[in-house]
Amino acid sequence: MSLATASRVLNGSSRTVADSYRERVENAAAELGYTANISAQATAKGTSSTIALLVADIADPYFGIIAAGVMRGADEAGLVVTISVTERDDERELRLVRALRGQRPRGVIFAASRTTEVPSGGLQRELDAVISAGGQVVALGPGITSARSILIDNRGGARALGEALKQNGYDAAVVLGAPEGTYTSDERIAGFIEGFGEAGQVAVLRDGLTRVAGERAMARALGDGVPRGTVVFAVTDVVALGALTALRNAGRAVGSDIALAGFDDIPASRDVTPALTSVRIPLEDIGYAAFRAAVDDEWSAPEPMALEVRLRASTPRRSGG
Amino acid sequence: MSLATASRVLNGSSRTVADSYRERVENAAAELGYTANISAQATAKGTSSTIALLVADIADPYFGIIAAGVMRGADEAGLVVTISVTERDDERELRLVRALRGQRPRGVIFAASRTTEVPSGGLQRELDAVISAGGQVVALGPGITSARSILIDNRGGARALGEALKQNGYDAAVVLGAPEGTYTSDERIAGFIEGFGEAGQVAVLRDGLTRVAGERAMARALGDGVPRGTVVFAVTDVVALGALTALRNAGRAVGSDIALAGFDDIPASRDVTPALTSVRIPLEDIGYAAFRAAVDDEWSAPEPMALEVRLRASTPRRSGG
DNA sequence: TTGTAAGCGTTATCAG
DNA sequence: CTGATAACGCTTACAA
Repeated sequence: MSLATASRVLNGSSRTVADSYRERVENAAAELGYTANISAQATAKGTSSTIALLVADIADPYFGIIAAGVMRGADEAGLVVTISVTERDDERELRLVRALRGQRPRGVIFAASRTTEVPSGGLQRELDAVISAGGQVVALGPGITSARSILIDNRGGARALGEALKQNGYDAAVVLGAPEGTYTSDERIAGFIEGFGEAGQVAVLRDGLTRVAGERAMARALGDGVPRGTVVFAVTDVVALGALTALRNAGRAVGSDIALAGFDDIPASRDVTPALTSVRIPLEDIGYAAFRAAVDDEWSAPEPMALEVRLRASTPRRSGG
Repeated sequence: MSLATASRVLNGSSRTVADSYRERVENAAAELGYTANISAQATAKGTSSTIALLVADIADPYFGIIAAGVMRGADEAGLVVTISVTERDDERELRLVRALRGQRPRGVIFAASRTTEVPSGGLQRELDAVISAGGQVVALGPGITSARSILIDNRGGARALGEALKQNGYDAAVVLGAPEGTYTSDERIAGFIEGFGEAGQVAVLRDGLTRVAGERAMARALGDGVPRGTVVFAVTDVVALGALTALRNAGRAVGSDIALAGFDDIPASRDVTPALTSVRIPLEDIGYAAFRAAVDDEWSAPEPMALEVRLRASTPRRSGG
């Protein structure tokens, strides 16, 4: 029989094939362990079955959980996901996207924390190229206008956290954030200040969004002197974990002496002692939503994902006020 | 000029091209934002530029860090890595490998904790197919004979841990492991018993290798009664973290009352209080080694990776003995 | 060094 | 419903 008929039964073509043929083809395929070559399919169809995911660091559970959500969607849809690591380096990111374009991906998802600024001219050109090749661009957070954006209410979540802490009796705060211009960090800091009180009791320290940066920043703050009863807000749980280490090294008791709160609510934040106050983000759902945005024909921007403050032992209620 | 010359300059062909042509091609490519279609390249060359990585759970930092190592290698070599999640389900794994074969991957890396048993007939057939399509199969741990194996001295590490704990004055232990047949778990349990003493002071409880399984198993053990001064050895840090939760819920003081040790030394184990005793595995290096095994022409099995016991506050030295 | 043309494994169009 | 056959975008002998 002809190649054409075989092809028709093996890929889910709409055309129907007589059962006798269909059966013969299926048996033969099974016997020979035949699997369609997806590269060839891609060249023939002119459209690949790949979703490209960009993360800052795959070893970071924050991105790992998002990736899990993306991959759940891809699995359901029979698509393949390739992952690349930007290391939070814009130039590297640009190179990666250019290389990724060679895959003619169905979609590219930016999960890496990008900066507030619009993409550089170079990046924008690459994104346009992705789109004109038929791919969807998806971003977590705004900033990329040519992308479908999954929005997270960072500001609202941080505001709620600030309010809750204020109500728990705290009146002075140190914020550990990223350098100005990092969108997520900026939003969280702004929201926190709104909620905690514009009175000006808030000192902001800026460093990276990694564990070691958190440790470093906290140590620096301690060097400058942090009075008892202050609450430290790290814009990320990972940063908070670093701060926790610095506080311990300095012999400060977290909770009773200095309070500590993070953001993201990654699993590790529940394991530390005292358990870390944080703001829960539905990361897995976000990954899944990003996948849908990458593949759905019809799509309308969903409501920003709601966040939830989780008060834990690291920020006990202050008796004195 | 001809397509052929263009092709020769764009892909790193060995053939040389006159500089005037080369320049013209490069300029044109840059101007048009042209990027070679790697699917088409793959069909033409008959060999793809993909490495397929299989992990049990990408949200688990253990696998995340391994993935980071694999991706570092792939990045250096200009290869793409696709990740799939087995969820520790053999049937699912089989389906995944079959689907992955369609990519004609240059290599497939099994990082997912596999069982002791040889692969099922079905899986073995798929692996043979991968190999006869020119792909390398790489496995973390033994069991897959047709694969290049990256070996970890789980047994030796666990033995060293057992010895160290014994010397610290412990003489009764509870082990939290996976069901019999899970290779890594079995090795670690056996090693621990060798080191801690064959006297028979060791009770083994078996459940899954997840956090919730650890919590469940520990709760069960506590229900049966665990005397003061016992050390609990969880075959995985993730399991130990679950156990830690159960111990806290039961009001038992970790360290002074019951000691706790894990394995893998994931970052989270240093953040908990008391810090968790564990056995360090160079996960990132292992990922990188797995990548090399997948792509190098010449390869000889390296020495098993050496592990290192990290004694921390969760297993203090017992004064009484 | 460059061009021509065959071929890679599929899919899709268009007649039978 | 089935079968030729021309694409798909690229590589690579083989000639020129």
